[in-house]
Amino acid sequence: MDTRYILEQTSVGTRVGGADFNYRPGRSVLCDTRVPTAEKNGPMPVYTHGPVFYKLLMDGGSVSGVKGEQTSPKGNGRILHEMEKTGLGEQKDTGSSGILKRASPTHCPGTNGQSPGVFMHLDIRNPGKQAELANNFRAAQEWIIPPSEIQPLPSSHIPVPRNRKPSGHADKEVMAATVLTSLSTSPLVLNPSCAPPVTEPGSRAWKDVLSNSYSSSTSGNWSWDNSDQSVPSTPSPPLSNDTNKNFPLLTPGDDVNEDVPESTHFMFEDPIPRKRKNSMKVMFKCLWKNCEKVLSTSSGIQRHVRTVHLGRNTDSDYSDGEEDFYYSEIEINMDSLTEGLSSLTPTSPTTCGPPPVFPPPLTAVPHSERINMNSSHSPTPTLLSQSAPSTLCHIRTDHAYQATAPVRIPVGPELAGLGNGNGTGPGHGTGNGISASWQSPHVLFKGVPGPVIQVRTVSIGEKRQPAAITHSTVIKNHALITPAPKSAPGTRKPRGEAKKCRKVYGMEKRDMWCTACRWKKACQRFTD
DNA sequence: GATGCCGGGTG
DNA sequence: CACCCGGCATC
Repeated sequence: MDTRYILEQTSVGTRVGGADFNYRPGRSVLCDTRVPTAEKNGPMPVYTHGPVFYKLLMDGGSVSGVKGEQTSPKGNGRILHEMEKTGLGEQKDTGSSGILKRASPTHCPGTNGQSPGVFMHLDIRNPGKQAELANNFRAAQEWIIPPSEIQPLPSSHIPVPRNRKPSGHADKEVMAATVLTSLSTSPLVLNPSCAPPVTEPGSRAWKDVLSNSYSSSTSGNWSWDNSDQSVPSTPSPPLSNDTNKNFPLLTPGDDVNEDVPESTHFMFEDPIPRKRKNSMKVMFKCLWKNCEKVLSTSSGIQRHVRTVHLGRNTDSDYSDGEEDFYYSEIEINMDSLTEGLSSLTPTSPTTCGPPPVFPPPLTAVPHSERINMNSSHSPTPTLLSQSAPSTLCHIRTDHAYQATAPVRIPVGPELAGLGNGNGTGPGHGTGNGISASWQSPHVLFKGVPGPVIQVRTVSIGEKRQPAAITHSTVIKNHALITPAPKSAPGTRKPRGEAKKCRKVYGMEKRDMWCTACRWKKACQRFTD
């Protein structure tokens, strides 16, 4: 598999993008090199790390050297800016650096039925990465294009035709589009109360939105699932995965066999569905029973499920989507993992909204110390949720086998009595600990603000639960945490001495019974 | 077996 | 929440 192959196979117009921080010919740049098959067979690979690699492909499969404003004479196709003129692409956002960015994948020609191409437009604004980028880009150029064809670049990145001069107007357009997009999808706006306390909520929210939008593209390693194309109207800034650099347990690149079992012990959730800081890492957790495999890529987890649990052919890329049922998308706060693994709590006590339903652990946990289960409440679909027919509240409640591992929360002895209920029982409580276990089918998000325990199970094309069950779920969790001894011997209320309505009135005069007696409840008339 | 009532389902 | 009932413990 090499670029030539792609060039020959790809009949698309210009393509810019594809992130690969560890470019290995024949291996990575998965986006580009595997586009034809990836589109047919399955989700796009997830890019997690590394520098960004740019490549221009021309219609007809010829290579367009990156030559500034000129298209390659060999290329019989058009490059992106020309596509814009024709209205094919909506990738209008070209920053001052001339870098194409944030184009909606849903508008890629591949989804328009014109070609199997997939576009990923990256905006690399990070100056630190630019140099790296430039190097990688040049390297890529040398690899693809004969050096003789390489001309000095007006930009160290992707050269952009001069007729697309980076006007401030364009920037504003980009800005506006970004803001609008974020506003229309961002839970920060929809759920302002969940936003972190700021001195200037409004402006801060906007900044957040913007920084999110840009940082996500700045990371240069976002990805989106192939199935995402099923939702053409949700161009959402992808989650930034650049934090995986900080994640000691993970390694970038192909992580099919990447296993982070330990991390699953700290997977708790966050009501904030959207990554607000770059410490969040999207992970994919296998929900197969007794399998806590956590991978950083959807393709990896899908392959894991497909091969390990479903017994599918390892080599086959074919996927009927069944594996989507067996993993969930989670967000992990890298800070929490690195700061202190010893202290853990299902939810952060400092999250906005009411406190968690269960008593907070005695060990204080930093605000950031949590693992954010991506909120299904979020209208901003994460990578996989974009594939959902609706972007809202996709929660799986079936498939009990998807239960995540129970989590035991150690508490102090002073809390031990909580499990005894109201004293209706002999107090078979939970001893010195509160055992809290929740399962993904039960764990739902809570309504608007408030701590949320969420597991958004990633599923494609699956029926999902609307977002109504939240509260009861929390209550359910509470019940799980403080289980009342279920009708243990002696817990039943002893029969009263007084005659009840039944005895008094008899079956014939049942209408004279108290309602409780009628409903076979404890008699209310002749109480003991 | 009769009685009391808990737990759960239904509308 | 009212209504209803299965099922269990107790008498």
